[in-house]
Amino acid sequence: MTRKGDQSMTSRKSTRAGEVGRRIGIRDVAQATGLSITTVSHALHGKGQIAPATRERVRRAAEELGYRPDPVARGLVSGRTGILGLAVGHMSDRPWAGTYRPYYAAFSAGATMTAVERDYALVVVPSDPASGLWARVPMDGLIIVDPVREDPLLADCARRRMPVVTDGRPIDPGYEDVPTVESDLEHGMAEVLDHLRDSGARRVGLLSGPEPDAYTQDSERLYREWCAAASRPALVETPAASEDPVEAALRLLSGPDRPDAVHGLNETYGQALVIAARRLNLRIPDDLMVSVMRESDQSCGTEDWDVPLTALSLDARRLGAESVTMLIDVLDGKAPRNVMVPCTVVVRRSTLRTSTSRP
Amino acid sequence: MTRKGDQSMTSRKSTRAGEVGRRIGIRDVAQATGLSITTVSHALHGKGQIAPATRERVRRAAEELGYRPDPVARGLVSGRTGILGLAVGHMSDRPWAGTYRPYYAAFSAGATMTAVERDYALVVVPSDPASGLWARVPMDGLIIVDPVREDPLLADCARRRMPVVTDGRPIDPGYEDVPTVESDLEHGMAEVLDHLRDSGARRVGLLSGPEPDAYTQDSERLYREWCAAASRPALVETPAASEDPVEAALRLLSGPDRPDAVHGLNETYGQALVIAARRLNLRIPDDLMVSVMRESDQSCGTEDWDVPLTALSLDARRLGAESVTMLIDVLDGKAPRNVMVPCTVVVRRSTLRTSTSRP
DNA sequence: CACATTGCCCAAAACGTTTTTGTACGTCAA
DNA sequence: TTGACGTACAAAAACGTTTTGGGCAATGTG
Repeated sequence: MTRKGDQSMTSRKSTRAGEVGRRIGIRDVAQATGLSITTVSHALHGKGQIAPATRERVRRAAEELGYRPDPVARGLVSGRTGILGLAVGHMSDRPWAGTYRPYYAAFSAGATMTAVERDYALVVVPSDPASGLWARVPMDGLIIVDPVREDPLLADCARRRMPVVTDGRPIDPGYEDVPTVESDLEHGMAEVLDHLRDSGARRVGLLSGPEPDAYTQDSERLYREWCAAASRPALVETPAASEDPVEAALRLLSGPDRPDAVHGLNETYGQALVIAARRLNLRIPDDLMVSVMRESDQSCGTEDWDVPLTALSLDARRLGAESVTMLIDVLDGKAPRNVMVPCTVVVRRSTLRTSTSRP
Repeated sequence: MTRKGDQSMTSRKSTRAGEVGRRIGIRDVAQATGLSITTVSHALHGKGQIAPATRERVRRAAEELGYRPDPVARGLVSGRTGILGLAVGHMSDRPWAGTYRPYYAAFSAGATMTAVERDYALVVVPSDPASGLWARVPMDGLIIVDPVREDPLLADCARRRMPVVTDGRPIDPGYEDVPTVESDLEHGMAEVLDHLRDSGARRVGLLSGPEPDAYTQDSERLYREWCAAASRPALVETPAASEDPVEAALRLLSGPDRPDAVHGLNETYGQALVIAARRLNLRIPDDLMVSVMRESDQSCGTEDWDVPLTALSLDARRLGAESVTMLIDVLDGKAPRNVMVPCTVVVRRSTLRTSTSRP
């Protein structure tokens, strides 16, 4: 009774030791070595004062039995799971178009790599609040990609004091303290607009988007500021939420003072501009220069178009990596500063006029 | 003492209720409603017999306090975490080339989508056993992509009775019972080889790979069987592990009885074949037809080559989806049958001779 | 010999739930 | 009046760890 490892739990459990298929736990190691589970735990993790011989004996027994501490139980006591969440939108669309958006693919790839390097695991959950998945999966913190207006996840995280960082600035007030990773649109937009101007564009337009996210807001604001600084008119057109963007492109290009260069806020809009230009018999780039924002340098299919488009290319991979680094910093108690990730302009044929021809 | 909710834990804890920043738990809801945690749990989950009024009172209090049951604690008692693991290789390579392999990207995208639809979360971990990450993150089951010879993960999973499915057949004996998702190479290889023959190829060669995985083994075996059935010679060349595949391609194409069509087991080998052909002044497709296995229909960059290559295209997205479905079936106690996912031949210029010219 | 120190180990608490097993009370039938 | 039964809740066990606070010898110290 006093000698062998008869900790209460151990002896109590021994009655059901005969069960088959049970996962082997720390109790089994304790029982095998005749020690207490306390000693086993300490021996395996290098804590406490354990005789070296005992430590080795425990090690061997654990190895032989194939024991691994249950991450769930360990997580319960430590309060840490080692899991980072990544909430992305557009995952409930059945055609899956969203998932394969190159931006998400590249972002999550970069995030996963960085998480693994820092010994965290990354789990992707839909930001759709209807799927309560994000609340059901244990995680230490959450990365929210492109928070929307009155984002339910953001609000929920704040309530539960769940550490959170966002990719793209939250647009609602009250979240100014949420650490954020952003693309450096300020320089990127200036660079691409300057490029259009330097390539000979007189009237630069913008095909904006209906989404109320920070990216759209900032892009449009920076465009208007650039126009104002250059004393040029701001020519902005925005497709309605469900409208074919080609219609908006046609509106933009049909006026008497039509732009001779347009920047589209995403690749779809770029395609819409190309289609609209063809319908209006505008040659690219001679009659109309087109540039687009590209979600990732990994974008597929772009080369398939008839005209390779000059692009302001976001570094989604690095944005993902920086988000993870930032979230881990938050978990470690550091209060990180916001991070700007540069985006680069890749010049292609759609803004390279063969001669300095003018329409 | 008898009336209000003075369950032992509740009263014991009340001393530390003053702490700030604590996550609010079921105890707080119990305290707020004056009920026991048992009743709260039952009320929130629709179990037991609770008066409708009480149930509603609990619901309201929980909502007001923003209570969500801790997934970790819940997982400890239920034994389920709702997390599926996906082990992929090549994640420790610092240049990250592996991660961006289209196969993994498409596979994990498909797997994530299906997991989410089935209310599971999916976490990607490196299959590198040095990183013990996969053992530290709680998961209900694991998908192992392309198990290698004497795969440590596979062995570990078997020891710990962790439910596991593989993408690609395990090559070691003893794992015949592991449920597996595979590409239907049997039909795919036949289709692409038949296509080469029907396009006029007399001598079809194979640029194989040094990897000892099931895909390479099966492809080579099927190729040899096809050759035998067609009474043609088998022309196989394999680059050494660290050799430039162009060298192997040159060997294959330099002999006196060189093949006039070659199938490469991955896109890199296809590129090597194109380079080798150019060096040897062989025109594609007139002097040499080239086809390749493509990891995914989402492959980037292929269009950039000078010659669009005919491809045997794997449906990585669907492979990922089927793997998840299969793993969930295992978790639900079903013993699923192995699944074959068809792969499709996409004919491009590299096997389309302009005329029926012969070298 | 009395007392502190050290080395080695163990029992129990704690983590936050769910599940099992009670218990008090009221109602109804015999 | 009594036993059976139903209702509405509570106590405690259980999940598998880690952490806390010792306990018990053996050894050293005065």
